[in-house]
Amino acid sequence: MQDGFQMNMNEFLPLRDVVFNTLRQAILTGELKPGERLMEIHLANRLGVSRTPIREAIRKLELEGLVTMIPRRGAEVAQITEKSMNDVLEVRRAMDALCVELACDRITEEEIQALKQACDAFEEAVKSKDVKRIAQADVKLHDIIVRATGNQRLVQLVNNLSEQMYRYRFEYIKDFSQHERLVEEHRIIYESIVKKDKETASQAARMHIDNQEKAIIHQIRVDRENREKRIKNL
Amino acid sequence: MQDGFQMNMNEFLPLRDVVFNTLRQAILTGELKPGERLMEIHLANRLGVSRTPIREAIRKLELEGLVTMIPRRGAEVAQITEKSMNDVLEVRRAMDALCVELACDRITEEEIQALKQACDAFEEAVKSKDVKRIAQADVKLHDIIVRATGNQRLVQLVNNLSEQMYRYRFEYIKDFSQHERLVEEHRIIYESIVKKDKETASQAARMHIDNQEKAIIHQIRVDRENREKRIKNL
DNA sequence: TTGTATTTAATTATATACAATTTGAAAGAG
DNA sequence: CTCTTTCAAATTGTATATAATTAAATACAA
Repeated sequence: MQDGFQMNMNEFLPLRDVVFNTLRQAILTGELKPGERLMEIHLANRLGVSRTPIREAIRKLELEGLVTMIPRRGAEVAQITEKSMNDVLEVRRAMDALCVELACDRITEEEIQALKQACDAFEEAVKSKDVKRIAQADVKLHDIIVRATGNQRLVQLVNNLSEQMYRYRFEYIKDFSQHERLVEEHRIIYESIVKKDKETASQAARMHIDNQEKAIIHQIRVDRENREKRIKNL
Repeated sequence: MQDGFQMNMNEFLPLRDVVFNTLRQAILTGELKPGERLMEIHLANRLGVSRTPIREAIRKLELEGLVTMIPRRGAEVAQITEKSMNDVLEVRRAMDALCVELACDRITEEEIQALKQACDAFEEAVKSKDVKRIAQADVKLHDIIVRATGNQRLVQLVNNLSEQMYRYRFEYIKDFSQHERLVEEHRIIYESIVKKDKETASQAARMHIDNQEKAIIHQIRVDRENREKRIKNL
């Protein structure tokens, strides 16, 4: 944690937004762990700004669901429980189904091309067995579909839900046995969008989430057991 | 606007939350109109607090989608365009369908009783022709269904989406010709949830939004035309 | 030893002060 | 008369100072 997250000062943004992005990233990558306290002075010193932009960033993280506020005690990184992740996934399943259905109606020729490229790129990434690259290719592919809906609000909501999953996604993608399945699912989704076959597309999208759900919930249980063991050994 | 919104200081809450609730309410009731600037000093003077809690409240309203930030210019009440409302309704339709489906699976006996009461209360409210009372009864009824899903995240998201519609909902409920239809739709939803008939329930929920959509979009067009006329006359 | 006050330190909540930027109006040039 | 430039006022962005609250440590009594 010594030389952990730092601010990307290059950006031409208000400090609160830079801080917001920095903290968000640190939470998603697990650099700031669930339950860890976010103390204003420490963060301010560490990032080299005053407390004001820190506080404003925390207010936004709060509504984003990444931190929990305890009155007069400050913010801490939100815990992920099996229940809360189930809630997220349940909503995400419905939204992803909606996304591909809308995409069937509205996707443009250019977006179809981009989607094809993204599918190919994902397949390449899987072959390379580079986990980080796979994750990035996956995000890109989904992003194209979500944006093809032309629905700004939906884009924002799906991004927020994905965020909650990213904290566990790495574990999921590390499971190489699932990679072929992922490639296959992506191909089905791509093809049914091209054919405007909403029914198949939305079924595939739901299945895609179902599979991730199993892996993520499994990982949450493993994490909890490890935590409990650690406490017992003290 | 002279003696408009005021703070409810009785609450035992941080000032930022009191300010947040106050501003939110003022936006939803239309007291603060779309496009109106939210200037920190003015609000601070008006509500009798310093700029800090005002700023923090605005950060939350921003993520909630009720205000738009313009860099170095501050916040203004978010405009509602036909497009943005369509986006909201598209998502809301899918979420409401999800809500009733989950409710079919998970609703408890007590919640079914409460739902029945809420349906009856709504019918009574319609008979009274008291618009405010009708709106409240409607909110209560939907709230029971949404909470019956047992999904916290879904509750939060649906509430946020409803919020966007409240700004236009009054116009909708003022249209007395639609009241019988509303009562009928509520009854269908109630009965299909009791029967655990997901298909019918989700169809009815979608239909319910479709009908509101027509009225709300119509109202948005009327508002825009009025605005354009007013500008022309200057 | 344990439980309870009391004090102290740490931290958040709020207010204020200062800096940077933008906007609009007035002044001046073409 | 119109366009540009400059300047002042208003407003946001950031930093710091003060107040209020909480958590922890210590002292003291049962």
